[in-house]
Amino acid sequence: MNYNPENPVIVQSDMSVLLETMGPLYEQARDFLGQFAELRKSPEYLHTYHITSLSLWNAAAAGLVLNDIYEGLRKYSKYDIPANVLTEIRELLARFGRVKLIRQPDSDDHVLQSSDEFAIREMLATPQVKPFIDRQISASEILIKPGTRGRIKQALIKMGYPVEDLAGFANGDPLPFEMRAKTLTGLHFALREYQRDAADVFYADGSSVGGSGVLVLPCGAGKTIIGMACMSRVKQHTLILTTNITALRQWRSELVDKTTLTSNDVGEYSGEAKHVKPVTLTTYQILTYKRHKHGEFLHMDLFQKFNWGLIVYDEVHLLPAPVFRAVAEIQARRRLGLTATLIREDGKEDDVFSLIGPKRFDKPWKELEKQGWIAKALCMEIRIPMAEDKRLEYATAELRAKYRIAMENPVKYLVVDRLLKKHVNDQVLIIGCYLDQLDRVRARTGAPIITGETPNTEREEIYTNFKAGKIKTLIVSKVANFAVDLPDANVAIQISGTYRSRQEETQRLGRVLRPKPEDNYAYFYSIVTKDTKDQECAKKRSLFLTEQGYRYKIHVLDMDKIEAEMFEFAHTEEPLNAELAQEHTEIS
DNA sequence: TGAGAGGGAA
DNA sequence: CTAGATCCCTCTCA
Repeated sequence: MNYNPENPVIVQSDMSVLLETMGPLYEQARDFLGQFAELRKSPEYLHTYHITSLSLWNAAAAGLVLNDIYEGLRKYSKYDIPANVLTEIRELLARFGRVKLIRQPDSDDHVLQSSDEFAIREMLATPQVKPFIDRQISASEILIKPGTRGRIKQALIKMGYPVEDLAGFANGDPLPFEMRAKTLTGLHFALREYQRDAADVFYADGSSVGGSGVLVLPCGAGKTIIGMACMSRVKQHTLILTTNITALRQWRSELVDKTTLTSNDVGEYSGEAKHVKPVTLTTYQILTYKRHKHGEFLHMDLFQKFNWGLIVYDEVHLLPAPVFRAVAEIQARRRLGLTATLIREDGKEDDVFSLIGPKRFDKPWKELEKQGWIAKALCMEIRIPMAEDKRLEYATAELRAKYRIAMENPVKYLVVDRLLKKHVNDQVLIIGCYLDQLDRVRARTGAPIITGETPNTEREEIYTNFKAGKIKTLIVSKVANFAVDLPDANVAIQISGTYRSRQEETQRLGRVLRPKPEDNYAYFYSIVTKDTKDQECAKKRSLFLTEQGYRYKIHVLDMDKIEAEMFEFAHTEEPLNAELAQEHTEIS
């Protein structure tokens, strides 16, 4: 029995992995585990990861091999690794590529191929797969029925065979164009190294290996740019799906600015305009639009009616479930998914894997931070108490009401006041999810507020003033989760949030990540009511960012001392910044 | 023709 | 889990 007390990792036989956060090897081990395991819990001292089949398959698709995992686990483990875990990892990992889908030369026949006789027999015998099978054509080959390429992959991943799809792609109508070296607005333009790498991996020189899959990049890494780079390799008619119209318009102006495509080549297909051009931008929502609840999708034929050579899924983790059905029908089209996270709140990650493709490329947030492409974010969770009367209200409230009482704790306003004093020279966003609460903040601070109701003209005016520094503080509701044109700030203060949305926290942090001209620091504060549902939610929301290496400094304020502490908090020279900066040097 | 309000959906 | 934001369509009014 080996025992290395210095090592931070404990591998358990149920495929969970514990990681101690306080030792010197924490960061290395975290980055290692992040490649093939999923962070589930992150209390201060001991994080819990799970090694799942999907996390292993995505890792395999992105190039991680068994030996890397074995060696890493041995290197960081405190104890011997349970034998069953090693076996399980080996077998799961080997399942990626065990079954391949290929196209017979000179025909349109699609064939599942495996040298594993057991896999072939299992596929033939499984009821969920049978309907898509034409017949077995040899000991190692199964002919599938025409048009079932997508659906059979969906069925097979559910039985543990993540098919490696090598059947290649149909070409769409050609569209010759290039990225510009000088943008339309006259700026020098070149892809960053990682952006080029990502596009290279996706395109893979036009082989059947490339042309489908997901690129995972942090907020602010230039996913649109990478998308354009991929398009400029494929050079065919392209359909781009976005989550909202602002994103759509942003894609459009970026395309016209940074490629040789003109506004004539790029069309908008939305509620407002139905223009189909060689490059067409559309929204997920119009595709899922039905006139009646049980009616037909009215615009889903956009996929099939035109000869697209590439379909780009922006924010692919938000792709609506009904769209998967259409995507399953068009597996011969090249497809690119772009996202900051593979996590879906609905758990349909395996459909993304089967129908868009596995992860081909990712870039850890901390790596971009080191290279200076995104700001160094100093995160702090400020835990505050509730006043006596609120505590009583909370204690006796129904579960549902508890969330709101805790999140709307009025003590938060005091903390906001003090943080604003501290950051009086900074551009600050105050972000929350309850309109009442945000309106209170507005009344106290006089800062302008943007909610879903704010008309576009008013938004633009506020954005302009905020960018120019005429407005220093801006209050935003959940629009912060969607509005891609929201200006950057260097401080974000989160005062409430959705139950456990890891995406939301990620978006919100993204708001302050654009590189800063001077010291390149950004500040992210999360104010939570301690020992309540609020604190629980905050923890869950922060999971993804913790996985990416952001460590929240915890600052606890006690009720009996709160006024004194608050005073000190506000008046000491640089207590918060110094403390955060120190923490930061410790972890980077 | 376009803006704006309102309803429904997910 | 709501609450909130968004988008789509249709209808009305100039």
